[in-house]
Amino acid sequence: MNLRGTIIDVGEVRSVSTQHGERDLVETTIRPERLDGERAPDDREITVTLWGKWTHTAEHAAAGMDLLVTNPEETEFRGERGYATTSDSYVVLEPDFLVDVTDVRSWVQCPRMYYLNKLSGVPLAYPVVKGTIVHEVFGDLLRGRDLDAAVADRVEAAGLELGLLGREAAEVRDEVRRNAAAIEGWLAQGTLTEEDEWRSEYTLISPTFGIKGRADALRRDSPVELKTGKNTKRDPRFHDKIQAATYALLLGESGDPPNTGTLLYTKNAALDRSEASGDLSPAKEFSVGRGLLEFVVRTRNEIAAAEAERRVPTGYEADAKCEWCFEQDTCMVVSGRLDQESKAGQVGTAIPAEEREYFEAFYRAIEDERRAVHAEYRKLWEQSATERAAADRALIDLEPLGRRQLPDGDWELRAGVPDGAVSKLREGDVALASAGDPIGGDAELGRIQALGDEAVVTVDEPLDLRRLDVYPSEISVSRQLTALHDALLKGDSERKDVLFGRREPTFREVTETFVDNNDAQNTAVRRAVGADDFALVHGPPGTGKTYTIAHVVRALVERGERVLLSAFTNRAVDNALDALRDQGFADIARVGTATGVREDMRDVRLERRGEPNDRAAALRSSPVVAATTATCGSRVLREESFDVAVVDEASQLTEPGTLAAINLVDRFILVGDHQQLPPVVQSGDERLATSLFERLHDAHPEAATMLDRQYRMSQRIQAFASAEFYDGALRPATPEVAGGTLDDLPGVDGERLDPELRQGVRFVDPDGRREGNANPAEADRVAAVVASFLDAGVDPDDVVVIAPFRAQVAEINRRVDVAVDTVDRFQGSSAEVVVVSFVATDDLDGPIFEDTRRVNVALTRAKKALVLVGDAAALESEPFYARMLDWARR
DNA sequence: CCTCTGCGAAGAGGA
Repeated sequence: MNLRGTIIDVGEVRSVSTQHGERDLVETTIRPERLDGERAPDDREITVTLWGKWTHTAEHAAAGMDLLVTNPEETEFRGERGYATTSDSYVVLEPDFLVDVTDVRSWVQCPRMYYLNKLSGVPLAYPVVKGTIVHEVFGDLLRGRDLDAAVADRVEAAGLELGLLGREAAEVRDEVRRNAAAIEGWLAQGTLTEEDEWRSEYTLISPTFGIKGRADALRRDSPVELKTGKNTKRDPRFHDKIQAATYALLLGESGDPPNTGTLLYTKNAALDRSEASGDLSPAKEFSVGRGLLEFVVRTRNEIAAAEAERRVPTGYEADAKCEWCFEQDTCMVVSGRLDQESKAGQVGTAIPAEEREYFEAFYRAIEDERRAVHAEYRKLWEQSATERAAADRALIDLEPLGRRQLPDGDWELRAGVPDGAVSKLREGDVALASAGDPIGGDAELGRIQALGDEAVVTVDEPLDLRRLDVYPSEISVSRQLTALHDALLKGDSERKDVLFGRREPTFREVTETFVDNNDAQNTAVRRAVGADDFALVHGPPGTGKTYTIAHVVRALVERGERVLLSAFTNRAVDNALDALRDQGFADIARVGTATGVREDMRDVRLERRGEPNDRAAALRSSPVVAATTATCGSRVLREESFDVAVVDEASQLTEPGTLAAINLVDRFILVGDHQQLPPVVQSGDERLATSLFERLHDAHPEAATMLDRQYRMSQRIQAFASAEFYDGALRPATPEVAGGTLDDLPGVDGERLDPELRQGVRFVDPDGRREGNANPAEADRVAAVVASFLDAGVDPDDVVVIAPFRAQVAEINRRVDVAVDTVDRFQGSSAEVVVVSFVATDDLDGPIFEDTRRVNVALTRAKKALVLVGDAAALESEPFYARMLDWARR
């Protein structure tokens, strides 16, 4: 049994005499979540006594933090019931904060190193890349692959990085082989090779201890950690031991933890006798006792407490010696730039106060987003009991259909998907595959290769595939943080002057004509080409943003500039490339994962696998490199530089997200529309939810060009959006666009269409009832409206239904055979006929209706016909929606 | 009360 609650008060450490002698204790008061298996009343407070070394955790605890005690004992003191730790107890602070195993390791080395790693990331460096390759080969050997084949394959797969680092494949293969030979030799020792005793790359997530990580391998259920460096001491390094011990702790979450751990220092075997004295055996086994595990938990608690209080470590917390530390320079620079106290000292001058304020506000906001990701992890275990609730972020009740081992040693699992199962999971996603329990049971991380009636997943180790869960990732959060670091601490001051409003952006005059039939587009290209600092292109729906982007990129390349083409989503990056190719330009390197890049762009995708020099040249010689902003923050692209960045969907990007791209360039062009949907921010932070595009647009309207001619909507359809969102400035580009009707579509007979639906814009009130986030009666009416369009000869591919909630999307999907999606997912697309279902009845309470930009997106998807289906009374209750009804009923 | 795209899956090392 575990006791868990929110801390109300933490007492002082005191020493008392017990039958075991003098012992320390701290009394804490908590508000328990549950007592005797029941939910505890909100005003119930109890005392929890933390004994012995757990007073260390108490010293880091503060009111407001969550506290968890495993196996407590019940106590009674003056009639008051309380709890205390026992010799079987662990005390966990802020268990919802998921600490990485490697974070425990670096914190033990020096808490400041933990902070620096998070802030500035691990750079592209040869020892790191080589280390990764050796680990992959280790996994291959455990899965029975031939050494030489594995080495050749893994080195080839890392071609791009090795090339960027100026390494030759043969040299790397030799070095990796020497390291791997040590592993092979060790594996070959007698009984150790029995297959069942080994597992490679094991993902562990602990709800109890608030720790997650991935063990290199398990041998007889005991963790084995591989290190590519050398260590000729008899004992493993302390922080390496801590890393392995943390895996041991996680393995003991259910049942007994293993009592040994092993560290494999592969470079030892590669060393010459003359190079080193001491213990050259690569494998070092050590015992994992209760005391070590408690130390791990106490350390983890220090991290969680520091994160909860947002304390910045100084380095004084550790007794590590700064003069031996590899991060000493970074440490001093960060301290100097941010005016932080640190044991290593400061160098350089501090950034201005306003920049520090900016840094701190965004640092905090990004860390809040990290907590939102942690909340996603929590759903893995909190919802596994209530399987219905898990339905949308997991596929359950899969029917295992078989497995086979692939040539590279991975396993391919197949399972039948139950009829009608819906989830967020999509092909190409990384997901947690399990036999039913994603936590604690048989579970493996894998990639979804195919998802239809059958799910196909590739994983490291085989299992019966019965369930697939969304696997949350902190990568995008981490990359925003490093982008923030790079922009403020490393970015040049001229750039920061314009970002912080200390200087106006300047432009060179360009008189060349780039687009001869659209003045705004032509001006936008001229301003983009002539920008010394940045330019903004404001592109309302249907105004030819992508086309304009292609012109901008071409014009820049013709001037000899190297261009980084980026956007928030893969889809927008590929659309821009499509337009660029349409204009006859194809010298492109598209950087991104194979599953992220659209099929027809794969031919220009930069393959990382290959001969190192060749791969590096492929990236560096490309005049145009295209990638999502998230990928711009990756280790490889962070090392590259360009003249200009052109960033699409910039209004959907957080500021740090935009920084990831513009950090790599001298000048930048942001393209977007702040009247459409803003960045998705789970924590709801205002500053994070405002894009850099919008902030710069407000601060420097003169740097923006609005594309004012739209090629999509009929006059009737665009009128409301133009008046409400674009000051009436948005107009149809041609008379044909303005007067577009369904009769223009081939095969459509206007006569057969319900006269009411010929209006271009219609409002229909089905008098439905909202039930949760769906409205079945409204869904019926939507289906009827869709049917009349189809009866009139409209191609089903030309009809789209949009609803605010996924629940209503599912409801409508059951009734029609046309595309149905949420507003948010349909941004960026359009269709001849659009039917919008508003769902709400009675009133419009709820965040989804508050942001009218969502309505702008919904209404501006339609080209020739738009039907609004909703409850008149509810819609009339808000002035904005009332104006919308007036327009629709006209 | 909601919307939801990214991400080499994490972690890889220097002495």
